[in-house]
Amino acid sequence: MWWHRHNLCSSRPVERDYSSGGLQKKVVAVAEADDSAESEGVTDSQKRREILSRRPSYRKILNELSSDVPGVPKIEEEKSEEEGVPPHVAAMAVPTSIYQTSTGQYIAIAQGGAIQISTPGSDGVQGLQALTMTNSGAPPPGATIVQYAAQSADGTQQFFVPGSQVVVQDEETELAPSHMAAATGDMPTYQIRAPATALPQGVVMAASPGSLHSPQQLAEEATRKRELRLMKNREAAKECRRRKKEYVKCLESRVAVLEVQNKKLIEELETLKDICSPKTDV
DNA sequence: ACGGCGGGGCGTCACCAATC
DNA sequence: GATTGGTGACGCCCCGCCGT
Repeated sequence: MWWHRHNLCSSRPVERDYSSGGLQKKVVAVAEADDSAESEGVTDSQKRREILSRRPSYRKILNELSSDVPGVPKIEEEKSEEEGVPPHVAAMAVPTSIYQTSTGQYIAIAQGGAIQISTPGSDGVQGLQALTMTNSGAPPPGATIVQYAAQSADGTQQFFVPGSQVVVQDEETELAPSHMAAATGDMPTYQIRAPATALPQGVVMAASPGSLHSPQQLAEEATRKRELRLMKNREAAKECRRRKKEYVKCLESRVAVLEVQNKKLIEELETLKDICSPKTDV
């Protein structure tokens, strides 16, 4: 549950130890800043920049390895779907908005007001529920996008949708309302409620691009952009780690193969030596 | 049972290269 | 020039293992 972790990890500014040797990039930056005072540092910084020059991504390296070694699966170059959106969500309808809950589930708001809730990792339609908002109307002008949800005081998780309504994830013991798809097993259930008097903390209502006037709206837009960037970077980091693990596994398997090959070649060499230089009796 | 330690995973920041 | 995606590095938390 990343809400919990999120609050714990990022509630305060990150303290950086710039004297640490681990921050090579920052050391370079400092060195470059000092270059104006020290002419000798120019070449040093250039050298260090060359050393620290960007390496190819894991995807490229792994694909190169895969082309050499048959049987090693390649990583697909392009995702066919919108980033971060499970394929089975996009395939079900043409949603106008897709949101992700704090539990990693996806909520897609379709044109007609239908809401689809899906669980990533579940196989296809099984994890997807479709429901229709009974009193969904046109979104209020100037507030068409909702960024993410927050945890309310009663422990439920809320998700704001166009039309000034709230999708609330029930607690496990709570029963699903009649207008929603039946929850099966331990599948979480959701309710559509009228929002509380005020938006809970952490919820950002974004305005339409043309309607940004006041500094408050600009600040809200900046906050929304920041949250979006963090969310994307979160997913990118996950994907990057997954690729890194796959890359390491690929290298390990390649090492194993090469070790076997090396052993065979050594044995072959010994055999050829015996053949070509028979022992002479003295 | 308890505390220390190491590994793994996560979110975030900073930076860079590619793309728009 | 701005935006976007990939990735190294950092700090944090969680969990299992081990010694006491």
